[in-house]
Amino acid sequence: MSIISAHNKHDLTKKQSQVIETLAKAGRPLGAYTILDELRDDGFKAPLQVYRTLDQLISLGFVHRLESLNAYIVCQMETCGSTDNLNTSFIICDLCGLVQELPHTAVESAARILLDKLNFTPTKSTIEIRGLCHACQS
Amino acid sequence: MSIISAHNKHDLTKKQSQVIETLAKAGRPLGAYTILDELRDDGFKAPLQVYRTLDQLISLGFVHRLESLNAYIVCQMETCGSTDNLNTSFIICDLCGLVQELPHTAVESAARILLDKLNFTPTKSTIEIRGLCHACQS
DNA sequence: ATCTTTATGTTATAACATAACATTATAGAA
DNA sequence: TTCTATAATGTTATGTTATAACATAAAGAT
Repeated sequence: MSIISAHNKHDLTKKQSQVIETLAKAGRPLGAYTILDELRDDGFKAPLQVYRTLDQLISLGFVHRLESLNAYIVCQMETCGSTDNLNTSFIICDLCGLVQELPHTAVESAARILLDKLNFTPTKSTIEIRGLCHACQS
Repeated sequence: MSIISAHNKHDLTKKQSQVIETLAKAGRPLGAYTILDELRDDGFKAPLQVYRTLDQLISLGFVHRLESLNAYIVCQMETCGSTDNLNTSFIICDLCGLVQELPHTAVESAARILLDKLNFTPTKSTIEIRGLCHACQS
């Protein structure tokens, strides 16, 4: 698979398309076993098939894992499919379940100052901010 | 339990002391089942006893959960025991396992600007930066 | 003392993830 | 084309993390 195709949704395998479509249709984070249930009649028979496909989609930059939820969600950014998106930031509403991916430039640059001081080379950063979204604050 | 005692390690229950001592002795994050194994001969018989004690210690601000590791670590900050430490930031070395808690003021203030824009009220933020620590970069 | 509430104990099970090995597909060399 | 090596996928079993549900005991109020 070329670098170009790796950034192109059209070159996804059937399983990859199935998983990403399931996630996109849900519009919210799904657990691996939920995805498996959705796709049991369409060729998925074991958890590992889902986990492997998710890993591939994560590597391709189309899907992110939410560590604090043990769940997976489609990338919401313009740059979706970029393989250097090792930094993901989310706000997660604990009431309605809304998950919104954040442009992380500001937060990231603040973090970088700290990391430089500590001589720490980041490979993947996870920022998950739980709370109440605008709509749920009433 | 008064507000003062909640901030004072001396008022921990026996189980709380046992768990926090186990974590402190380890000097690294431990999973709940590892803690259980350590304390099996000292009154802990089931996972739930560990999870409940961990939850208490987390509420008291003495222990943090590392979401990306499914593991727990003692608070490393001066303000350890503060019950308003809902924001935790860590660097985690993927090679040697070092975990260092960060003062998160800079990162947090950057995040706050974004959150204000989005009208999102954070209740708990998780920042976990994986990578290579100073010692492991050679 | 009795009742109520809260905490803790205990068993069972749910939810999440990977090890280990078999099979199939794919790409390159002869 | 056929062989071989490598990588990808299928499948079974199991490991790991976490909680539900209910029983028992402890602490406080009247």
